[in-house]
Amino acid sequence: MALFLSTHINKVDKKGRVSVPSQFRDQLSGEQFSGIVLFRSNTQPALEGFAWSYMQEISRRLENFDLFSEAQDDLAMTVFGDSVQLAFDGEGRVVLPVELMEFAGVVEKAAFVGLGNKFQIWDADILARRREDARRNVRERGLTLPKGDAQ
Amino acid sequence: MALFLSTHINKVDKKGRVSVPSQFRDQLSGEQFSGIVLFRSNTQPALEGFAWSYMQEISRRLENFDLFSEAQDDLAMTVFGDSVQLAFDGEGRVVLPVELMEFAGVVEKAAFVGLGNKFQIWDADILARRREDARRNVRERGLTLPKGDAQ
DNA sequence: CAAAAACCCATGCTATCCCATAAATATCCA
DNA sequence: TGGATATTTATGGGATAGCATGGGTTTTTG
Repeated sequence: MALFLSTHINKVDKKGRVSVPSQFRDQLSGEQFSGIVLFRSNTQPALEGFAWSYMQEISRRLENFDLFSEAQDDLAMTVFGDSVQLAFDGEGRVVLPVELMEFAGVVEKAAFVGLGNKFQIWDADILARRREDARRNVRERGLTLPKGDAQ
Repeated sequence: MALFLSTHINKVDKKGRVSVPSQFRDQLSGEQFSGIVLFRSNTQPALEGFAWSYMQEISRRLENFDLFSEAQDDLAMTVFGDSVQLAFDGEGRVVLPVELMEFAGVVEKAAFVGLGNKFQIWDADILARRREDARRNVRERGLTLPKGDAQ
């Protein structure tokens, strides 16, 4: 199982290519499909990234729904129909489709954020501001983690 | 097992031919039958697309019904009786039968939507609306995948 | 024999491949 | 340990192959 950690910022060239961080690529080395799967985040201006095998796992879970059921179709349509698979080139890059770049507001620098078994791609500037806001909120409101809470 | 991802929009020429997306063809490369199986959706103005081998899985699932039951006969009738197998030509295209094109309202642009182990073919314009519905359904009904969420 | 289906070839576009360079990191050896 | 050398990354750009598309020609088949 892949484990994505840390944040890496890489440049997007004029062809829309961007290097996937080598640490991430190492995590994906055993995959049948040499590349990544992306789709739009439902909650943030960012892209969600997965390993091909993770999509197989999701597909397997969908098998638990009745074939042709409305629930299965709705889920599959939003999860699979909205995704894109991007293969690595010889140098470990992928080309980001323009629609996805626009969705996430990616201009020049793409930030790869490791989140365990998935990762996110942000525009580097947007992410920096987002993090600043989060920090300020925590400070100003004195947010802390309740003891004993898993969250 | 084939895994169909993403949405590809291809043009239908005046002979009724349309290119099956190469990513989909790759998923079908191991099949005995070099082509796809199509039939009308029971619930939507769309065509259901499968790999030849997956029809066996559908057959297996039909076994769960009582033999000779009305429900089994009805399903078998709409799935197997209504299905067509379309072979690829040398360029990876299939010819969409006019009845199926009319059923799905396909005019000029056919949208191939990957849904995991199956895919659907929509008229590109109609699909845009359907996608809105699917998103809303997932959101309002709080649909998630069993044992952990894909998000 | 006629209509339709399958087959074959041509083309523009785009994605992919391939090579080159620079920067960063790692490795080696005195 | 420090400095020199090798290796891996990230990046850039030109060449190439594959894909989607179109149209013609042959081969079925009713």
